[in-house]
Amino acid sequence: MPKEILFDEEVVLRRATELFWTRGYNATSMDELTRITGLSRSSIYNSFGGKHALFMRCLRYYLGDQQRQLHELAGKVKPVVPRIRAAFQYAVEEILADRMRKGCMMVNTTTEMVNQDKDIAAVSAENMEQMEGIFANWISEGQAAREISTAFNPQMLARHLFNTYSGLKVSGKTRPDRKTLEDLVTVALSVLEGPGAS
Amino acid sequence: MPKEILFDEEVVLRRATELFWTRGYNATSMDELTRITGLSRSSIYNSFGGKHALFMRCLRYYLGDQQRQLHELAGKVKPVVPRIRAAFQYAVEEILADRMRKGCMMVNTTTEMVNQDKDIAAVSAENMEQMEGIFANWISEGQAAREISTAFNPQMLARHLFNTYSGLKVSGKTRPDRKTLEDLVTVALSVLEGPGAS
DNA sequence: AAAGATTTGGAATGATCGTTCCAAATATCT
DNA sequence: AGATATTTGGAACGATCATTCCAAATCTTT
Repeated sequence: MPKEILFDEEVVLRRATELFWTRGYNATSMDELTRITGLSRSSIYNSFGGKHALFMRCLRYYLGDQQRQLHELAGKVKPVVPRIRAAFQYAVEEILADRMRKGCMMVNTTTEMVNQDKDIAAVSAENMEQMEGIFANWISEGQAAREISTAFNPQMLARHLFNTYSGLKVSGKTRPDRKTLEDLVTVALSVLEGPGAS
Repeated sequence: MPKEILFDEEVVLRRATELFWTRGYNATSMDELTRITGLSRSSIYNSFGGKHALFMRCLRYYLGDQQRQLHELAGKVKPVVPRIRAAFQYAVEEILADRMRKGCMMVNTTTEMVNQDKDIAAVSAENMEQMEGIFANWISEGQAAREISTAFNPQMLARHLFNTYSGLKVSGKTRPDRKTLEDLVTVALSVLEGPGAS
């Protein structure tokens, strides 16, 4: 048996993330994890430390991906309102394409574990701050450019956007229907228009 | 040993609901259930059928409570916008008072189980329809009374409200902070004002 | 080529899971 | 009063849980 690591960590992480994302933390067993990653129990414990540690790696892997997509979008769509619309539209498309109805791994993890696991609570809080921060920056930008209403300050609007985003992942899990989700996004984003926007 | 049932079903249901609500479905064991309800395993299986069946009873018990509160509010506060505000304010207070950070049992259950359990998926969908229906009725009423903007139809606004409500329960679990939650509610409900409202 | 370090497969471990089973107890019916 | 039906406490069940352990395999170092 080898002394060098034989598997591709990126691939293992991607597959484990998919499983945790689908089933949640508690309903995912080490047995399924070994089956889906192709790794033996020893390798998982040796390389990642255990179920909880592996989960944390997966969660961070997922969040990294998500934030990367958001920043990518910011580079591609410069006007802020269309950019925000695009972000939410992308979320809708993702929900509609998700055959397993996984929803959002961060939302799932938050509702399942936040009151029972300190590490997860910390990541959840950290993610909320980061998302709020990103949205707030976008909104500042948009308000300066007179794209977005100044009726509310960036932080308040950012919180609303984050909340809408979280809700969307829940609503989308219950009823993954284009009309429903686009309706709700349309109304939620209408607060961006109004006094101060041109 | 008795032939008649000795326990108070209402009490048992309330305690079991509290536990499922706190821990979620998978992380709740029959052992904890017996401890918290005071019932033996036999009694639970005999009276409720098993873990899954008991959970479904608890979930319906929870939803019944929630809907009752909403209808109670509708009877107490007649103007629609203040009524909606009161509903969301009540949700905020509930979050802030929740020392166990349980969040919303329906949201928790949806994110944990909807893609793995048909019965739960059905209840989740049913609840979404009912909540949407209640909000839509309120909004129709409010639009007819020129309290609420007619820029969007009742269904669209109702979907937005339900989504905000779901999101609130997630945000509140991550960061149970009054300012954050009230900020987001303020912005979300601002869509009710505008053209058509006086 | 021998020794040491590290990864791997798979068996083994003890704990806990949801569920079943059975005898004891009490109510109801004959 | 005796037979029947139902609930109850608690032991017992097999399955599964996360984790540990060990020997085999292969690499690096001597």
